[in-house]
Amino acid sequence: MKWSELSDNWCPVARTLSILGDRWTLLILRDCFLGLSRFEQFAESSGMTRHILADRLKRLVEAGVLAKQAYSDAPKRYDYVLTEKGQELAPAMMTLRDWGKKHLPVRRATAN
Amino acid sequence: MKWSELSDNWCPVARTLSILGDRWTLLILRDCFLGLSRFEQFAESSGMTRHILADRLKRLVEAGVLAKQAYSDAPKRYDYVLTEKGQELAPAMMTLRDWGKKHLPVRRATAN
DNA sequence: TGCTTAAGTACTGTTTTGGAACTTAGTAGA
DNA sequence: TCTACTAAGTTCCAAAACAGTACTTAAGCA
Repeated sequence: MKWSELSDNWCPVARTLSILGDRWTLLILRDCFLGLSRFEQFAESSGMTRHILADRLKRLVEAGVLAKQAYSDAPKRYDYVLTEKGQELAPAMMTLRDWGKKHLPVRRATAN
Repeated sequence: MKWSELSDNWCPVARTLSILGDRWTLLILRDCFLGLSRFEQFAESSGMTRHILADRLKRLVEAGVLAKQAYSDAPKRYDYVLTEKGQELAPAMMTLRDWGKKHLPVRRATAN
């Protein structure tokens, strides 16, 4: 089954995953919940490549999870902010965080 | 950043995603919570290809989220069952389900 | 004019995934 | 005995996604 076919699955978990279920999307949302809102911030924080980031931001905006808010007109620049729909993912984010805290201790203090 | 480097990230959400954050893993876990436990059941339910399924099951077992329980010795056959660690993902699963129910209505009643 | 910042795009090569067929080990039936 | 069947994977190849780096655009600044 193709990933894209999941958006109309009977199961609400599957439909949610059709938006959030890839490697990077939830990491972007984590950054949003931490208060980040700009392209360069996401790029630096998550370490993902710029072109995947651009793609994921676009999808999240299309899905109505994030919204673009212009903060500069001269060169068009946008903040990416959580919509209400996006805000409601907070409980999910917290359950994932708590599970990670409890079950996945950091093995090495600093990155390899 | 490589996906595999995420397992030692400072952020517990990132560490959780290093295990669950791919396209199919949470779908397997959903099936576990629905009571499925065998390879063929997962394959049919999720529609994923068999070799990705085999890979994900192996990873989940290595991560301690699922455990293999032999139900047949003659040809070695196993049930994949949630460990306690896996059981504790139930709240996360439910928050994702609830979000999907609320925000992602099915557009077509039957699959394409 | 040239340097910097923010936000992307483009190009190229490596990984991962999707789809289908094949394998293995045992069981059941003709 | 030969054949088909079941469960659980494996193997192969082509297609898609990804990582890394360089490039672009549009403005501000020295």
